[in-house]
Amino acid sequence: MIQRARLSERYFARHADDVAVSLIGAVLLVNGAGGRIVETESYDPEDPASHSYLYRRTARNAVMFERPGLAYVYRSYGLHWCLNFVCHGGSAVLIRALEPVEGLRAMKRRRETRDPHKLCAGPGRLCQALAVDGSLNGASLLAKPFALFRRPGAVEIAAGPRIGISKAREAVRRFGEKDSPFLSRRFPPNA
DNA sequence: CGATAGATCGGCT
DNA sequence: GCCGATCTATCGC
Repeated sequence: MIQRARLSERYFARHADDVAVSLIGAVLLVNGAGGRIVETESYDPEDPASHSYLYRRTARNAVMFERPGLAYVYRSYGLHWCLNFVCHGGSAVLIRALEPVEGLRAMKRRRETRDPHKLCAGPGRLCQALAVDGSLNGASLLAKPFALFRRPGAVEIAAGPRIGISKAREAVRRFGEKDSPFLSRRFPPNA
């Protein structure tokens, strides 16, 4: 890794849309395995698709209301894990895909895949590759086992509707590195 | 290719 | 009970 500027709590204490955009190209490692974030989605309490909709607190989403810079990890469809970065006031950014850079061997072993394009392309796959599970829910992103580094230079950002949701489908809150082969899905041409 | 079923947990109508 | 911020295998064209 060339750029080693760590992210701070203040980095996360912004509007989730801004955090989601600036995270594209940032480096995420968990116990030394990970790579460049290439796809994110933002959620907040005004958003019908969000677990924090209308500031409704439950045992599952409690971490979203604690403080910026925490990991919110939840179980999806009963079997996958999904990793979010908690932002300001009940908002969060879902980490959907990354470009594998470090710890390839460990990630391939955990995913039982050799294709680097399928290692971390999707929130569930990403968590499996990085060994993220419920035990990391509420953990600080600024300390071990996490390591987060600011994106070194400019990246070309694409935006579009989020994936796999039934509410607020129109909202443009999915962001990614345009044309990256490591996305979970390509962005629709157009906008 | 695209469509679909199934796995399986927590939160809510 | 039912549905979801998912993924994989397995159909059918």
